[in-house]
Amino acid sequence: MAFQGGDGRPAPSGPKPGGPVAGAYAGSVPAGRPPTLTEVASLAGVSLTTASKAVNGRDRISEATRRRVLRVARELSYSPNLVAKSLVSGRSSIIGVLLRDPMVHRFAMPILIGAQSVVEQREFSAVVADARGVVDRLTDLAAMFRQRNVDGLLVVGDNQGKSPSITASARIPCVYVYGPTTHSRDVVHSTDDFAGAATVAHHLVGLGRARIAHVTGPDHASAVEQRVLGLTHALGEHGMRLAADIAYGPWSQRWARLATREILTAQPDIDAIVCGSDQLAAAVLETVVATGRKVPDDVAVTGYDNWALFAQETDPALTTIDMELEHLGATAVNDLFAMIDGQRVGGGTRHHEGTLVVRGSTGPANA
Amino acid sequence: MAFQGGDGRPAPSGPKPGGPVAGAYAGSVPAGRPPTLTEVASLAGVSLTTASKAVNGRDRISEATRRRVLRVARELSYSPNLVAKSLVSGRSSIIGVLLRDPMVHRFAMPILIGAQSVVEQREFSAVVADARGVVDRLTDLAAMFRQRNVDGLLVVGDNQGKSPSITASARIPCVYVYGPTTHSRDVVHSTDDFAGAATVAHHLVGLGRARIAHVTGPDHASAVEQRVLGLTHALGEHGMRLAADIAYGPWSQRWARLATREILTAQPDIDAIVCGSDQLAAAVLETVVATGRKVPDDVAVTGYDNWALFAQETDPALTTIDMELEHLGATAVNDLFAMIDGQRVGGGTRHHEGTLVVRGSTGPANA
DNA sequence: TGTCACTGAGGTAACGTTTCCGCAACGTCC
DNA sequence: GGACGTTGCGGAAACGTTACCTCAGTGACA
Repeated sequence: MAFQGGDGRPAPSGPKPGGPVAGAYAGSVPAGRPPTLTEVASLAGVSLTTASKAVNGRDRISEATRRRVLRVARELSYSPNLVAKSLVSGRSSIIGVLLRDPMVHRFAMPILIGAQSVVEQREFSAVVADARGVVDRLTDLAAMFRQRNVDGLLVVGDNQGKSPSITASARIPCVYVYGPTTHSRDVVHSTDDFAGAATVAHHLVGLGRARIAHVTGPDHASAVEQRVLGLTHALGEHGMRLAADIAYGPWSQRWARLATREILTAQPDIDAIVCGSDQLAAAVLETVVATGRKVPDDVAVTGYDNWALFAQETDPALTTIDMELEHLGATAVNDLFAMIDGQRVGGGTRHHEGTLVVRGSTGPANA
Repeated sequence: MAFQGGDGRPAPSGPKPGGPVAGAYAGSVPAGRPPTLTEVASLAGVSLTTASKAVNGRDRISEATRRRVLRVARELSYSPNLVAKSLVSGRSSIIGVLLRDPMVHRFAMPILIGAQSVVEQREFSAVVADARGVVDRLTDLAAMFRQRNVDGLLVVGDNQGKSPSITASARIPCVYVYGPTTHSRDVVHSTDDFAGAATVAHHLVGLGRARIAHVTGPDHASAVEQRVLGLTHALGEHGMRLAADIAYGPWSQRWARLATREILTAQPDIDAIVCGSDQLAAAVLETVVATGRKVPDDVAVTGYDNWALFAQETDPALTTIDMELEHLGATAVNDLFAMIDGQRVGGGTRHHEGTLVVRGSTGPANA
């Protein structure tokens, strides 16, 4: 009958309620177009309304009826048309993910993965777009997301500069992750770089290191700044200070090698080098070894990020801070969902402490 | 009037066509809910149908009317509700992107970025999800995408193993990128690893290198295999062969250092080492230099991937193959759009040759 | 002048879902 | 035994859009 045909529709005058009409649809295997709730209802011998209640777990429906409908739905392998659902509910079950800058691959991906796992749990989907570092595009993309009726926006920063706040222009919940924004009342989830660097400092001091140098990234990056503050503050607590001027530079191993040689030449008795990233640390460690020193006996080296590509490939492997970016992404999205659910979420920045991962590049100081 | 209220709706008995009724809606600044096409139509004094034609560039409408409607639309800053649009058209203007494995961050991201740029150009959006390496999840996610009514699927592989083909189960256009699938008639876009490795070989032979070794990844990875074949084939064309057994191993610098030392010990006169990736090459180069040899004078070193993080950080920088992954992603999505547009796209694998990037790690052989 | 093709425009159904409301049946309480 | 609340269910509207069809007006051509 027509029902089976490619785009045929069941006749508008459906069978009257009163009993299953399975016979009429017998053998309606999943053909072409996916089944609709209307078909499920008609096959189960109930009204569309009742079928809707059944699959959505609403009340005002008897348990027997619900089971019957669900059984039919399963037989037809019915799955709701989320598009239609979203049209009527005003909710799309989609969140938008805005990457400020794709250049930060390495950090965006774990955040995305963490976010994704929560999104999936909630049976949402994520549409992602990146602004390619162009600030104006952020607003354009926000408009695009509005057209798509997304329920919330996750803006992924780069932990270096401030992301422009789009909370006001987007009329939907916005959560920012991995980096500050231009608006202090935004909901922001960030890594606690201050605490992380402090942890490293305490670790080294606890191992008896006394002459510590610091090699890190560009001094205008907020992550760099926070780590420097955390490091010096923690040393201060022990009545210590850095043994050499801080070496600021690009995130470049090539540069880090030069910087390390300079430091070791000027201050040959350095016994620990704290690095602003694992990438730098890998180059630093390599250079320290190349100058004939032993790691960690003569000089301890620490990284930051726990980026396996570097942290686990040096010899010895790097002691470093794991920022737990997946967890960061997941937590941020949880907040976003709380807002979507209508809960009140306090604005401001929430700092996530990472964990210290101790590996071979640090150890007791050479007595 | 009611129109201004939060969720108030214009009275069903709209003004009769015949003239603009701007006065009635004066001052209807973008309040709360975004404007609908119905409002635009009523404000422009035309029917909903006509307004739809105007904004969609359909014919059967006079130029004057179209302009009038468009002006009103702009004033109201109307933008179409894509959700409703997709419901009736059956097209969602969304494509699904399926990442087989998030562990390949580094390669997935550029592909995503390239794909994204095309997607955006077409005013589509991309919903991304990753299977976390679990094959079964690919099918689950495909089902999820179907619920979302996506118009096509881009499956991003890892260039190592075969991705399971979901073309048959998904009833929508599917394009696979970066790695083969289990079904030979799938539309696949892949890098031409054979040609890339051959290019490297010709380059080295042209520079006078005669005793070439190869350090690469795990031998079961398809990329590794293809590169080995390309390399040996090209050498064969010059009547040459590899000067040492191929060193297969994990994608690990730590391992590459050991492998390099072994090779140089067994065959001290090696004058070039071709590496299966920049990551390996960085470690190889470091080790070659550590054994007192000069790069490139004594030993030339080549990488693969043009991964700036490694290729530009060694000293000298690496000669390598750029796989142009962004372009690969863009091309694949273009194919996908062609299929979505109903064009017939031939199945099978299309190989994309990369380009040789010559840097300091290769040069004329030491005379 | 009658016919025909074409243009511009509007009316209406359709998409698949949820929600609001009404209705009948049934049970409970006074 | 009547008033009333609850339960189970269906009808109909609503969401915003596009596709299809109809209709009036216009100009060309026989």
